[in-house]
Amino acid sequence: MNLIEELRWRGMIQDIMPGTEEQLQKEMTAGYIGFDPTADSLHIGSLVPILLLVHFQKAGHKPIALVGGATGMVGDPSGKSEERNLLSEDVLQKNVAGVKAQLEKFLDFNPSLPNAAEMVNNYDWFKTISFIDFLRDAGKHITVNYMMAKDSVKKRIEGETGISYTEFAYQLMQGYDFYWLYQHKNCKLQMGGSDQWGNMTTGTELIRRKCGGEAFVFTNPLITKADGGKFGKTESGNVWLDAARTTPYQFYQFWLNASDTDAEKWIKIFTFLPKAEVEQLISAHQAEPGARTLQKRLAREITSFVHGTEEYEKAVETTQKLFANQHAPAESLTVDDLEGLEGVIKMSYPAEKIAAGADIVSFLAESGILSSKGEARKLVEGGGISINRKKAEGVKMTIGNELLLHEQYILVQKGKKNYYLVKVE
RNA sequence: GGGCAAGUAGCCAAGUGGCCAACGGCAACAGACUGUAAAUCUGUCCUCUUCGGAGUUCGGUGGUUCGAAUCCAUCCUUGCCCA
Repeated sequence: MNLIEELRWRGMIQDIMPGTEEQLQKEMTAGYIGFDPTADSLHIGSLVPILLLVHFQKAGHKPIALVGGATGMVGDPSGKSEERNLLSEDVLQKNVAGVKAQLEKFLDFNPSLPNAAEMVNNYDWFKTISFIDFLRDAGKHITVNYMMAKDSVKKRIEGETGISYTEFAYQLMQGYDFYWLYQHKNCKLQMGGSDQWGNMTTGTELIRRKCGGEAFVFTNPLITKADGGKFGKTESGNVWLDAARTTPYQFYQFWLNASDTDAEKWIKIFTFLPKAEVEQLISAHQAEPGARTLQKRLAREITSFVHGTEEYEKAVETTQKLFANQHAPAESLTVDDLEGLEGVIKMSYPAEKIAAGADIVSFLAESGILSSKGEARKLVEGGGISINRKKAEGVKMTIGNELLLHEQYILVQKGKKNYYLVKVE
């Protein structure tokens, strides 16, 4: 199976330029994907492009990861209905460094490989180009008419907010990146999300007009959820690849909670499992959906890929303690269990107050689990709070010494899935 | 510079002198059901609260009025048209 066929059955190809497949069959090809340094960590939205590069390298081609140090300073209008705020230069530099460090974990940069991965920062070539040079070098070859026809631009021109000259020029910068890589790295392919199609083709156009070269692009579909919600968001916000922002346990939980329909699509995209195995998993899952075979396998593969098997195992362990035996009394957990629970948010609370008997509303608000007494009251009334795995009876409940586990802990749940361990000291 | 239109809670969006903390939808959070799903139903959803209320909101500022998101003035921002 060639690369394109492989990516096709996985559902990772949206649009593809004619001739791309032939080019990839013909020779080892260098291909790139750009990453936006909008934060100092990548989130799971960037996982698809990362996986594309990994597939690409596995197939014997040379992946180039481009970090947009320069383009990040301008802002991509694609998919945005409004003008973006500019990031300051030092924030951007920090982000570039963070993103770079993460990408290094996933690709093989070993220089002895003929298809070793490479990382570039477009700031390196943009910093020396003068505005005039850029206008003469890049701008002259692309008409405004061409640029205006792009969806990302058209939407903004037709919309209510307009588009600044800065963002309008973005596609030209991205196009220039491709041209630069084509010239200096013999890079003939660009990959990216389907929202990037317009920006990407500006690149091939620039390459064609400036040096008569032929370059190719293909895009992957944007990941969606069956319920129409935004992919990669949870209660606590974005799901990040950085363990300091999203713990491996939370990361694991995110995938484990995928809906059935999503899991079927995602297992193809986010794992490297071969077709036969995926098909077998899907039919096993359909036979007994309650077992959630797919979600478990998906979560296992992707968590190991991003955080390593050790962290994956810890996440599973925590999961089992918290969920496998939901009705097990909290008292059955040992001190080590409690302390070792990975995804649990740890809080502390003064012992005197517990000894004196604190009312549940103040306890929840003052320990920082909830932000105000009003909120605490509402949740308790709505049955959303459990103490030591037992639903809080009501706002009148008092938290006293008799509730302490091992004399110093209280396990609080908000809803089913949010655990807090309060250490009383 | 001139003319026209618009700016309401995280987003979309109704309201055009008192009944407005502001209809409705989305998103979000919690509950029931379940498989730690999905779909569905229920509650919450500006902030705080001793749950009785209290406080701060409708681009900014100033004004008219007993009373303004709603009227007036002015400024800012955005779009469209003209120069």
